[in-house]
Amino acid sequence: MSTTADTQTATTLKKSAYHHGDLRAGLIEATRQLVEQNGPDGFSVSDACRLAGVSTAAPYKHFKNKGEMLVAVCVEGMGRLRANMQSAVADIPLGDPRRVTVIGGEYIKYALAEPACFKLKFGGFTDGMDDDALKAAGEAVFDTAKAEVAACIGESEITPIVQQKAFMLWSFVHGLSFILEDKDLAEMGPEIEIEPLLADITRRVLSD
Amino acid sequence: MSTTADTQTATTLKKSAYHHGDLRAGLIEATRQLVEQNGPDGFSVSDACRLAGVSTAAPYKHFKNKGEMLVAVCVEGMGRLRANMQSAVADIPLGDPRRVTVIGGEYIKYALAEPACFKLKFGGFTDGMDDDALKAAGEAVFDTAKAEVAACIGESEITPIVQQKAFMLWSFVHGLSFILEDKDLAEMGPEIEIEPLLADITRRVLSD
DNA sequence: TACATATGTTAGAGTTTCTTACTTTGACAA
DNA sequence: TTGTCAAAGTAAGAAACTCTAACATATGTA
Repeated sequence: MSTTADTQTATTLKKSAYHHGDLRAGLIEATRQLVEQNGPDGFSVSDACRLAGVSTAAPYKHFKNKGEMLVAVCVEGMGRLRANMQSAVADIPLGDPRRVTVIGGEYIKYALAEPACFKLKFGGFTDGMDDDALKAAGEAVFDTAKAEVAACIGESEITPIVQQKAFMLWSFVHGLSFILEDKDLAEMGPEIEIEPLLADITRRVLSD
Repeated sequence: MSTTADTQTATTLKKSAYHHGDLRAGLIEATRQLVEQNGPDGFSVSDACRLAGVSTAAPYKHFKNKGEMLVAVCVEGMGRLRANMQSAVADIPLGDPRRVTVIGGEYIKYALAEPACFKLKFGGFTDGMDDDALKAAGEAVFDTAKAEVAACIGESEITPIVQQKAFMLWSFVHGLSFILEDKDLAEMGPEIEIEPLLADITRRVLSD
């Protein structure tokens, strides 16, 4: 390595300790961790700043307020959920009802893996926030489900019947996710196994 | 009215302006209103005190902390929900699947009538709170549902099949409640009517 | 009447969100 | 090289919030 290169590298890596590099992303990750740790309501901007190593005023250069930080976490989460769904069905032929079951399973799996993010999006925290990116991310997930239902019942477009069946299945896995997430609630359905339950409800809803 | 009665009444009604009378109940109601107004996360003890007309320290004679105030609101809400269910099925013969449909309808109706209370109980706010009264109130609601399912499929006790079917129906109405409550989510199921949807899913789940 | 108890209040410590005014850094043009 | 500018940080502080401690007042009972 030449001396010049060394100098350049050192300069680049130093990051000057003043400018963070990508504080926005850093804060989103810090927020996600804290929310996942302390629950959706036990999050403070101050904590996120401590974790990211910046002053408590720094976030306000990147987000309008605390709520926008939480919304950003949700948007990222919905993106991950959709990606999970798509890779999970990749090996199953189109029109196979197992695709629907697997998609539902991914929904639940996500809810259990990132419970705080899930509650953040669907638990009423982001209700009045009206963020377009978040809305779009959510719709993309549901569109995926509708397409699978259509393929299963042999429809080439999203007819009212497809809408209705997809909506039923969504309601079911959505509710199931919330219930399984809450220890006290999950205890009320003791000897129940998720996979067979999912396959069962899928069959019932997709049938005529 | 006699003078004596007048004096007594006046004394009783005066409430001495120092002692509230029933501050615990007053604070629960104030909390409910505020939570319903500003969303589950937009509630402050201070606001409740202003609304009830007492100092910000007064609640701590009745509740351990903010969380306990919210839990108390949930417990009252679950009680109302159960009462609604019971009076709604009173005129339908036992074993009629319409009883199950109606119970589900009441669940959803409650969720839409007191959305913030509903989210408070089920949205993760009371997760780590572990309150026995709250847990019991929730179980009482589910027990009601299980009994109806058992009657419909001709079982005299809560068998695993009954458990499974009741759990399915609960998951469904639970998820549907959350979805309908959220304007952005409800838009995703546009031309869907709740009553027929409920009857449809009930039939599918109760069938063999 | 007098005391114990329940239920209030005031004052204040310690956090929290968010604003304002200032500083540092990096990039680019002259 | 140097001057300018926008972007991204800091420090300090206002306003609000939760909760505690110490004190005050009312109520019920012996």
